[in-house]
Amino acid sequence: MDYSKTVYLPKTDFPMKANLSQREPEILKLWEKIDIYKKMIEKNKGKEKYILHDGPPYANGHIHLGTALNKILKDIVVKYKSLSGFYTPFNPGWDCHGMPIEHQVFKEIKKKKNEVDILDFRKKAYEYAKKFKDIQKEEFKRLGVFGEWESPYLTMSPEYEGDIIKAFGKLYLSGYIYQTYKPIYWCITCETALAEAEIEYYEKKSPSIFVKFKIIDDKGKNLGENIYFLIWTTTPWTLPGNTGIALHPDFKYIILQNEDEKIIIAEKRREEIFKIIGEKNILDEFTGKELEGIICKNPVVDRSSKVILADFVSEEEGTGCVHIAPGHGEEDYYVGVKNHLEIICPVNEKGEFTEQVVEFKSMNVFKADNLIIEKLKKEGKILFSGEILHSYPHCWRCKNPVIYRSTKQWFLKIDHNNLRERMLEEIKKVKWVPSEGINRITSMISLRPDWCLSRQRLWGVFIPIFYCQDCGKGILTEETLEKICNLVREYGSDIWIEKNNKELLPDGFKCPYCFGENFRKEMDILDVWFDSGVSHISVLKEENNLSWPSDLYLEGSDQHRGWFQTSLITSCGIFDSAPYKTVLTHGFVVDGYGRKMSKSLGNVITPDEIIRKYGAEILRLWTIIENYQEDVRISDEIIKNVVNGYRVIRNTIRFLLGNIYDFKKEDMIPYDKLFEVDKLAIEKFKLTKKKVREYYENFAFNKVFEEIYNFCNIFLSSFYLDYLKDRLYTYSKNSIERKAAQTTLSKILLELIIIIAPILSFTAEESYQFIPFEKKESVFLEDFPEIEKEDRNLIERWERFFEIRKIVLKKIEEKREEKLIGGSLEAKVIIKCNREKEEFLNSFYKLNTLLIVSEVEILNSDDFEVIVEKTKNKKCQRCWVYFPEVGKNGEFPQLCEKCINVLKEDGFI
RNA sequence: GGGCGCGUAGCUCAAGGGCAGAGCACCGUGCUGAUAACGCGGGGGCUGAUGGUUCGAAUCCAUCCGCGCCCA
Repeated sequence: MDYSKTVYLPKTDFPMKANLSQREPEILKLWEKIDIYKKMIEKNKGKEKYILHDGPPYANGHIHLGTALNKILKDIVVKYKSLSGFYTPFNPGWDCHGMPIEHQVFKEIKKKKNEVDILDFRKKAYEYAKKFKDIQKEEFKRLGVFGEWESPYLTMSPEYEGDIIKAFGKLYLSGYIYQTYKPIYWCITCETALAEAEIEYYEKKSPSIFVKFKIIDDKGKNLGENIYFLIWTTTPWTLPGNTGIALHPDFKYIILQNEDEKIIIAEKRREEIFKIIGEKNILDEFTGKELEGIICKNPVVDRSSKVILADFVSEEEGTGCVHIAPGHGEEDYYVGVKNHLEIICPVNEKGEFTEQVVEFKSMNVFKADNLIIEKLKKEGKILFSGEILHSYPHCWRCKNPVIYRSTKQWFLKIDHNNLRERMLEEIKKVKWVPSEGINRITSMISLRPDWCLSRQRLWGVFIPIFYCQDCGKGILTEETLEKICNLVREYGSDIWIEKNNKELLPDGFKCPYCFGENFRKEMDILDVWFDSGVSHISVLKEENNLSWPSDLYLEGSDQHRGWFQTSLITSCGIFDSAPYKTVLTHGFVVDGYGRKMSKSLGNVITPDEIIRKYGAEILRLWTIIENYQEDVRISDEIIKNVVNGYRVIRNTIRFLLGNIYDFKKEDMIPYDKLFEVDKLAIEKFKLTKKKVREYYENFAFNKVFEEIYNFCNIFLSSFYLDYLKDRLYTYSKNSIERKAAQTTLSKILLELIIIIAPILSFTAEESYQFIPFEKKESVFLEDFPEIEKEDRNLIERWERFFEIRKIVLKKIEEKREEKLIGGSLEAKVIIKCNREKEEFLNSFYKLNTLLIVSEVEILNSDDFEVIVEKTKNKKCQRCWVYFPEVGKNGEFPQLCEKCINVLKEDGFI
């Protein structure tokens, strides 16, 4: 008789091979069919809410590993919270306006900003954003991410645009918004402002001149007559805009005697200057701080130039005295504002000097360079002039050198109404994960300048301000705001272009300052960061079943500067408190060597590649196996590791499923009647569940997996399941041995599937569907297992057993190496030990089966020793255990007594 | 150049002044009733580098190197 037909081997259709790339789409179909997201949410309707507010990815291009990582982490949180009983609606969104899309559309239509019809262009931009929103939506769904995919929020939807305008209006009316000059990159060929992304750096030949600024008021320092600060510049045309000279407060400055005049430079620059003018006598020295406030004369135009202090002044080049033209440079601008210098920009949009520079009026600034140098030379105000080859910003479109030019811009004042201090207070109330995040955001908020809100672009929401043609003032009132908001909510922000002033303004509107009736619309749009910065206002509303503030923002750590900050500004400005209770950040995806992914390095891996080759589940697991709070590496080797981890879990589940194929809820054995080792499994699993829950709560998802993995691998696979095979396979079908084992396995299986579901969503669902007993429609309608107190005493008692087991295993391995035995069932274990230990060992039921050996003999001895021999018993052909009685039964000489009884009981014989 | 962070075995991560540890991979081996599975055993480290504090440093301090994010 073939006894293998009489043992109860595992039986399940749940395949060992995952074949995820094919199987996942089927599971997605199932989820779609049963509308699982909606059911998962509905299950907890009315219970406490947990709102994760989705930071909108930019609707441009396909998702990359970073976006995938971000959404997967969010999905894990949402699913965990939902399984834990919270009402967790997740409303994803997209950031739709802004430069990159505008850039792409210009590329596609091969036109420049001033060559297009605005409305027509905006339509194209809309379509572009919509297209990629739809693409990304499908890509996110493919990752197994649950959410309200059919009604996401879009920053370009009319309702959202209306909210943007309303938020801007509220801030304006509260006094946060003002207008002033600010330098920006400007292309004089294309006559347009350029964003950082539109700048390309090339080598350019520029003049290099050392210019003397005569002191006209030394503020009582008695420096003497005919004394000059020497500055160095490569842009002579910015000299008419000069209003200051910056010195480093701590550097040493010296006064040199140069023929009949005196020159001030930094001491460290002495050698370099001597190379030009020869060695000179040093008359005196000062620190930069001591020279602050001195007034010089601008060498080109009739204006004064004030000596100020700045930390950015370098001793590495130039003279240590830095020419400051606040209208022509960003650094110059900030230091100029700080020191109350006049911000002058005597250059028009064509790059020509205005009438502010009479002498060079209407002349191109680059052409004026030489004339300015000539003039300075003629007047003896230049010490040296030459040329220099350096990296200089150029326009991405026309490839010409760009200039810095100041234009009027709208700003949000960070210090209005103590906004900065209020934000810093709010930051302290927020939980930052990891905790270092608080330092980062704090220092950024402490130092950040006012927010420049205006952009001279086409694809965005227009700043809802009118200018009075009579008095020139900017106008925004409660009434104008309300009318525009309503119009935009209904028709979208195109309305600003489509309708004339009369239609956009309330009936009979007059300028509140001068009662004028002629107006001009502001044509600048809002910074795209303002769009997303008000998402908490537009999205977290009762009508969307959401609530404000959110429980969690979860984004890459770069958002400390971006969205976390812009959201905080609008939120504190309007509601006086933060829009989030917790902020979780993750690192960036880098390659196996820790380098960022870039086309030029050729190390880019896409989510699609991983999904096609391994499945989205592997991507999900990769996300959390790595410590996402730091940079997250990905490489073939790492993915191989992830796949390995996945297989272990999948196989454990398969084994569990296979061994409960004939188990029904009514077969359940009460806890008290279980074998002690079964209780151990349950108690150990309680501990695992407790830790897993704690790890989920702390967003330590890699530890969640590690804990589950170790439970499956180190406890279940290595010990419990291996041991249980005998009970499951060889005992009578309905014996207490089998049913107790199945009771334990069923409980562990179901809960195991639930606790991995937030991470391994596909596999959890797939295996859940194979559970043979009564269950719900989907694993996501289950509840996260309750935490129960584990039986410490039981677990500790068994720890001692495992210590002895380890020694036994080692001894068995030694005998195996000696080729004395093969399988452990061939072994007889003799344990020599004292009375106490003997008693302890004897307290374990069927000790030999727990060690998976055929015989255990315990002998009394003062010394502890484990001896392994080959058993002299004969092997039962059914259960493979070696028993002394095998061969003694005339009818069944190949079997042990137990197996003969089982065969009878179960009707095989 | 500045701010924040990271660097421990081939890989993923522990240990946070007191013997550098786990899982995977690798090697060896057993089983053939989890079989592209499972069990058992083993080797593997100048803790990025240098210097300092200390009886003692992966751990604290300084400098440097490499990498990432943000800014200039």
